[in-house]
Amino acid sequence: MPKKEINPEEMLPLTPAAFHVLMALADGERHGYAIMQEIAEHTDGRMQMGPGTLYGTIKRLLEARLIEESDERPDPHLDDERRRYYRLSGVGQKVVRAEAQRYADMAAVARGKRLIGRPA
Amino acid sequence: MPKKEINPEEMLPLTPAAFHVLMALADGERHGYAIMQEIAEHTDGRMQMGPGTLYGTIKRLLEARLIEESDERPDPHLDDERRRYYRLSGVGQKVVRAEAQRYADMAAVARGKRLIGRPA
DNA sequence: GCAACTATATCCGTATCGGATATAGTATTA
DNA sequence: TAATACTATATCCGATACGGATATAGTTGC
Repeated sequence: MPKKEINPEEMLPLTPAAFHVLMALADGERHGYAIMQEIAEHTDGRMQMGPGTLYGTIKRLLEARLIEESDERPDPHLDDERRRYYRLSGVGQKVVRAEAQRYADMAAVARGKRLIGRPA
Repeated sequence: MPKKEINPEEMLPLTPAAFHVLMALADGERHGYAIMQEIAEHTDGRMQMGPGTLYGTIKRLLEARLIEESDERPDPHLDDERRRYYRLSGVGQKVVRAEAQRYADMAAVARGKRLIGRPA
Protein backbone atom coordinates (compact mmCIF):
# COMPACT_ATOMS: atom_id res chain seq x y z
CA MET A 1 0.00 0.00 0.00
CA PRO A 2 1.09 3.61 -0.61
CA LYS A 3 3.27 5.05 2.12
CA LYS A 4 1.52 8.06 3.65
CA GLU A 5 -1.85 8.55 2.01
CA ILE A 6 -2.41 12.23 2.65
CA ASN A 7 -5.54 13.66 1.14
CA PRO A 8 -4.58 16.96 -0.54
CA GLU A 9 -8.11 18.30 -0.21
CA GLU A 10 -7.82 18.17 3.56
CA MET A 11 -5.07 20.78 3.41
CA LEU A 12 -7.41 23.27 1.74
CA PRO A 13 -7.99 26.14 1.69
CA LEU A 14 -4.39 27.38 1.58
CA THR A 15 -3.56 30.89 2.68
CA PRO A 16 -3.29 33.23 -0.33
CA ALA A 17 0.45 33.58 0.37
CA ALA A 18 1.06 29.83 0.29
CA PHE A 19 -1.03 29.41 -2.87
CA HIS A 20 0.89 32.13 -4.71
CA VAL A 21 4.22 30.56 -3.84
CA LEU A 22 3.09 27.12 -5.02
CA MET A 23 1.68 28.62 -8.22
CA ALA A 24 5.00 30.33 -8.91
CA LEU A 25 6.69 26.93 -8.70
CA ALA A 26 4.08 25.08 -10.74
CA ASP A 27 5.99 25.26 -14.01
CA GLY A 28 9.50 24.67 -12.77
CA GLU A 29 11.93 25.31 -9.98
CA ARG A 30 12.77 28.83 -8.89
CA HIS A 31 14.73 30.62 -6.20
CA GLY A 32 13.08 32.82 -3.58
CA TYR A 33 13.59 36.18 -5.21
CA ALA A 34 12.32 34.86 -8.54
CA ILE A 35 9.20 33.54 -6.79
CA MET A 36 8.57 37.07 -5.55
CA GLN A 37 8.84 38.44 -9.09
CA GLU A 38 6.69 35.69 -10.57
CA ILE A 39 3.93 36.49 -8.07
CA ALA A 40 4.01 40.16 -9.01
CA GLU A 41 3.74 39.12 -12.66
CA HIS A 42 0.83 36.71 -12.05
CA THR A 43 -1.11 39.49 -10.39
CA ASP A 44 -0.11 42.41 -12.65
CA GLY A 45 1.79 43.94 -9.77
CA ARG A 46 -1.27 43.97 -7.51
CA MET A 47 0.33 41.59 -5.06
CA GLN A 48 3.77 42.61 -3.81
CA MET A 49 5.00 39.94 -1.43
CA GLY A 50 7.60 41.21 1.03
CA PRO A 51 10.52 39.17 2.33
CA GLY A 52 8.88 38.45 5.69
CA THR A 53 5.93 36.71 4.08
CA LEU A 54 8.00 35.09 1.34
CA TYR A 55 10.66 33.39 3.41
CA GLY A 56 8.29 32.61 6.26
CA THR A 57 5.95 30.92 3.80
CA ILE A 58 8.81 29.00 2.15
CA LYS A 59 9.88 27.71 5.56
CA ARG A 60 6.36 26.51 6.38
CA LEU A 61 5.93 24.88 2.95
CA LEU A 62 9.23 23.04 3.41
CA GLU A 63 8.11 21.78 6.83
CA ALA A 64 4.79 20.66 5.36
CA ARG A 65 6.76 18.91 2.56
CA LEU A 66 4.83 20.68 -0.18
CA ILE A 67 8.10 21.99 -1.62
CA GLU A 68 11.70 20.75 -1.56
CA GLU A 69 15.04 22.43 -1.95
CA SER A 70 16.78 21.44 -5.16
CA ASP A 71 20.50 20.78 -5.58
CA GLU A 72 20.55 21.38 -9.31
CA ARG A 73 22.14 24.65 -10.37
CA PRO A 74 22.01 26.39 -13.73
CA ASP A 75 25.17 27.11 -15.77
CA PRO A 76 27.65 28.78 -13.43
CA HIS A 77 27.84 31.98 -15.50
CA LEU A 78 24.05 32.38 -15.17
CA ASP A 79 23.98 31.46 -11.51
CA ASP A 80 24.29 33.41 -8.29
CA GLU A 81 25.72 31.41 -5.43
CA ARG A 82 23.47 33.03 -2.88
CA ARG A 83 20.38 31.59 -4.50
CA ARG A 84 18.43 28.67 -3.09
CA TYR A 85 16.20 26.84 -5.54
CA TYR A 86 12.89 25.19 -4.67
CA ARG A 87 10.50 22.87 -6.47
CA LEU A 88 7.11 21.33 -5.80
CA SER A 89 7.02 17.90 -4.16
CA GLY A 90 4.61 15.25 -5.39
CA VAL A 91 2.12 16.18 -2.70
CA GLY A 92 2.72 19.85 -3.47
CA GLN A 93 1.67 19.29 -7.08
CA LYS A 94 -1.57 17.66 -6.00
CA VAL A 95 -2.30 20.36 -3.44
CA VAL A 96 -1.73 23.25 -5.85
CA ARG A 97 -3.97 21.55 -8.44
CA ALA A 98 -6.71 21.02 -5.86
CA GLU A 99 -6.46 24.61 -4.66
CA ALA A 100 -6.48 25.96 -8.22
CA GLN A 101 -9.63 23.93 -8.84
CA ARG A 102 -11.16 25.40 -5.68
CA TYR A 103 -10.41 28.88 -7.06
CA ALA A 104 -12.07 27.96 -10.35
CA ASP A 105 -15.08 26.54 -8.50
CA MET A 106 -15.51 29.68 -6.42
CA ALA A 107 -15.19 31.81 -9.56
CA ALA A 108 -17.99 29.72 -11.06
CA VAL A 109 -20.17 30.32 -8.00
CA ALA A 110 -19.44 34.04 -8.32
CA ARG A 111 -20.51 33.92 -11.98
CA GLY A 112 -23.73 32.19 -10.93
CA LYS A 113 -24.41 35.12 -8.62
CA ARG A 114 -23.50 37.55 -11.41
CA LEU A 115 -20.66 39.10 -9.46
CA ILE A 116 -18.27 38.76 -12.38
CA GLY A 117 -18.50 38.12 -16.10
CA ARG A 118 -17.46 35.17 -18.19
CA PRO A 119 -13.86 33.99 -18.19
CA ALA A 120 -11.74 35.72 -20.84
CA MET B 1 -16.31 64.81 -3.68
CA PRO B 2 -17.08 61.28 -2.49
CA LYS B 3 -16.87 60.80 1.24
CA LYS B 4 -14.31 58.14 2.03
CA GLU B 5 -12.72 56.90 -1.19
CA ILE B 6 -11.57 53.47 -0.13
CA ASN B 7 -10.01 51.39 -2.87
CA PRO B 8 -11.51 47.87 -2.61
CA GLU B 9 -8.48 46.33 -4.30
CA GLU B 10 -6.28 47.45 -1.45
CA MET B 11 -8.22 45.18 0.89
CA LEU B 12 -7.28 42.13 -1.18
CA PRO B 13 -6.59 39.31 -0.82
CA LEU B 14 -9.26 38.43 1.73
CA THR B 15 -8.82 35.42 3.96
CA PRO B 16 -10.74 32.43 2.59
CA ALA B 17 -13.10 32.62 5.58
CA ALA B 18 -13.99 36.26 4.95
CA PHE B 19 -14.49 35.66 1.23
CA HIS B 20 -16.84 32.75 1.85
CA VAL B 21 -18.97 34.80 4.23
CA LEU B 22 -19.22 37.69 1.77
CA MET B 23 -20.07 35.28 -1.06
CA ALA B 24 -22.85 33.80 1.04
CA LEU B 25 -24.34 37.28 1.41
CA ALA B 26 -23.87 38.28 -2.22
CA ASP B 27 -27.42 37.45 -3.29
CA GLY B 28 -29.33 38.67 -0.27
CA GLU B 29 -29.28 39.00 3.47
CA ARG B 30 -28.89 35.99 5.69
CA HIS B 31 -28.44 35.15 9.37
CA GLY B 32 -25.27 33.54 10.73
CA TYR B 33 -26.39 29.95 10.77
CA ALA B 34 -27.71 30.23 7.22
CA ILE B 35 -24.35 31.65 6.12
CA MET B 36 -22.71 28.52 7.49
CA GLN B 37 -25.08 26.31 5.49
CA GLU B 38 -24.68 28.37 2.32
CA ILE B 39 -20.90 27.99 2.54
CA ALA B 40 -21.20 24.21 2.87
CA GLU B 41 -23.47 24.24 -0.19
CA HIS B 42 -21.10 26.45 -2.26
CA THR B 43 -18.29 24.02 -1.62
CA ASP B 44 -20.22 20.72 -1.83
CA GLY B 45 -19.63 20.18 1.86
CA ARG B 46 -15.86 20.44 1.51
CA MET B 47 -15.72 23.52 3.68
CA GLN B 48 -17.40 23.19 7.08
CA MET B 49 -17.04 26.50 8.89
CA GLY B 50 -17.29 26.16 12.66
CA PRO B 51 -18.86 28.75 14.96
CA GLY B 52 -15.53 30.16 16.12
CA THR B 53 -14.50 31.11 12.61
CA LEU B 54 -18.00 32.16 11.56
CA TYR B 55 -18.86 34.57 14.34
CA GLY B 56 -15.29 35.85 14.62
CA THR B 57 -15.29 36.60 10.90
CA ILE B 58 -18.70 38.30 11.09
CA LYS B 59 -17.42 40.50 13.90
CA ARG B 60 -14.38 41.54 11.88
CA LEU B 61 -16.43 42.18 8.74
CA LEU B 62 -18.79 44.39 10.73
CA GLU B 63 -15.86 46.38 12.12
CA ALA B 64 -14.41 46.75 8.63
CA ARG B 65 -17.87 47.90 7.45
CA LEU B 66 -18.03 45.31 4.69
CA ILE B 67 -21.30 44.00 6.12
CA GLU B 68 -24.11 45.55 8.17
CA GLU B 69 -26.72 44.16 10.48
CA SER B 70 -30.22 44.44 9.09
CA ASP B 71 -33.36 45.32 11.02
CA GLU B 72 -35.75 43.78 8.52
CA ARG B 73 -37.30 40.53 9.65
CA PRO B 74 -39.22 37.98 7.62
CA ASP B 75 -42.87 37.09 8.41
CA PRO B 76 -43.06 36.31 12.12
CA HIS B 77 -44.21 32.73 11.59
CA LEU B 78 -41.11 32.05 9.46
CA ASP B 79 -38.77 33.87 11.80
CA ASP B 80 -36.72 32.86 14.81
CA GLU B 81 -36.13 35.65 17.27
CA ARG B 82 -32.61 34.53 18.03
CA ARG B 83 -31.48 35.21 14.48
CA ARG B 84 -29.40 38.18 13.49
CA TYR B 85 -29.49 39.10 9.82
CA TYR B 86 -26.58 40.58 7.85
CA ARG B 87 -26.18 42.11 4.42
CA LEU B 88 -23.32 43.44 2.30
CA SER B 89 -22.53 47.15 2.54
CA GLY B 90 -21.77 49.17 -0.58
CA VAL B 91 -18.06 48.72 -0.04
CA GLY B 92 -18.63 45.05 0.76
CA GLN B 93 -20.25 44.57 -2.66
CA LYS B 94 -17.26 46.08 -4.40
CA VAL B 95 -14.79 44.08 -2.33
CA VAL B 96 -16.49 40.74 -2.94
CA ARG B 97 -16.63 41.48 -6.70
CA ALA B 98 -12.95 42.39 -6.76
CA GLU B 99 -12.00 39.27 -4.80
CA ALA B 100 -14.16 37.06 -7.02
CA GLN B 101 -12.37 38.55 -10.03
CA ARG B 102 -9.03 37.80 -8.36
CA TYR B 103 -10.14 34.18 -7.96
CA ALA B 104 -11.10 34.05 -11.64
CA ASP B 105 -7.76 35.60 -12.62
CA MET B 106 -5.78 33.07 -10.59
CA ALA B 107 -7.84 30.25 -12.07
CA ALA B 108 -6.90 31.59 -15.51
CA VAL B 109 -3.20 31.59 -14.56
CA ALA B 110 -3.61 28.01 -13.35
CA ARG B 111 -5.18 27.07 -16.71
CA GLY B 112 -2.23 28.68 -18.48
CA LYS B 113 0.05 26.40 -16.49
CA ARG B 114 -2.21 23.43 -17.29
CA LEU B 115 -2.93 22.72 -13.65
CA ILE B 116 -6.66 22.53 -14.28
CA GLY B 117 -8.97 22.14 -17.27
CA ARG B 118 -11.41 24.52 -18.89
CA PRO B 119 -14.19 26.09 -16.87
CA ALA B 120 -17.32 23.98 -16.91
C1' DG C 1 -40.54 14.13 26.77
C1' DC C 2 -36.35 13.71 24.70
C1' DA C 3 -33.13 13.96 21.10
C1' DA C 4 -31.45 16.40 17.34
C1' DC C 5 -31.12 20.60 15.31
C1' DT C 6 -30.96 25.64 15.20
C1' DA C 7 -28.67 29.78 16.73
C1' DT C 8 -25.40 32.82 18.73
C1' DA C 9 -21.31 33.82 21.44
C1' DT C 10 -16.80 33.72 23.71
C1' DC C 11 -12.30 31.76 25.12
C1' DC C 12 -7.73 30.84 23.98
C1' DG C 13 -3.69 28.35 22.04
C1' DT C 14 -1.70 28.30 17.62
C1' DA C 15 -0.57 29.88 13.06
C1' DT C 16 0.16 33.44 9.85
C1' DC C 17 1.04 37.87 8.17
C1' DG C 18 3.91 41.53 6.88
C1' DG C 19 6.75 45.68 7.85
C1' DA C 20 11.23 46.61 9.61
C1' DT C 21 15.74 45.52 9.93
C1' DA C 22 20.13 43.24 8.84
C1' DT C 23 23.61 41.56 5.83
C1' DA C 24 26.06 41.11 1.81
C1' DG C 25 27.00 39.93 -3.05
C1' DT C 26 26.15 41.65 -8.08
C1' DA C 27 25.42 44.80 -11.80
C1' DT C 28 25.23 49.39 -13.63
C1' DT C 29 26.81 53.77 -14.66
C1' DA C 30 28.86 58.12 -14.06
C1' DT D 1 36.61 53.18 -9.30
C1' DA D 2 33.34 54.78 -6.45
C1' DA D 3 28.69 55.18 -5.71
C1' DT D 4 24.18 53.47 -6.32
C1' DA D 5 20.59 50.35 -7.29
C1' DC D 6 19.35 45.83 -7.48
C1' DT D 7 19.56 40.98 -6.12
C1' DA D 8 19.16 37.64 -2.47
C1' DT D 9 18.33 35.57 1.88
C1' DA D 10 17.08 35.70 6.72
C1' DT D 11 15.09 36.83 11.23
C1' DC D 12 12.38 39.48 14.65
C1' DC D 13 8.07 40.58 16.49
C1' DG D 14 3.55 42.96 17.11
C1' DA D 15 -0.90 42.44 15.17
C1' DT D 16 -4.33 39.69 13.11
C1' DA D 17 -6.89 35.47 12.09
C1' DC D 18 -8.01 30.76 12.62
C1' DG D 19 -10.67 27.11 14.58
C1' DG D 20 -11.78 23.60 18.11
C1' DA D 21 -13.93 23.54 22.52
C1' DT D 22 -17.27 25.08 25.39
C1' DA D 23 -21.53 27.42 26.89
C1' DT D 24 -26.31 28.57 26.57
C1' DA D 25 -30.81 28.14 25.13
C1' DG D 26 -34.79 28.10 21.92
C1' DT D 27 -37.14 25.08 18.17
C1' DT D 28 -38.55 20.98 15.72
C1' DG D 29 -39.67 16.26 15.04
C1' DC D 30 -40.78 11.79 16.66
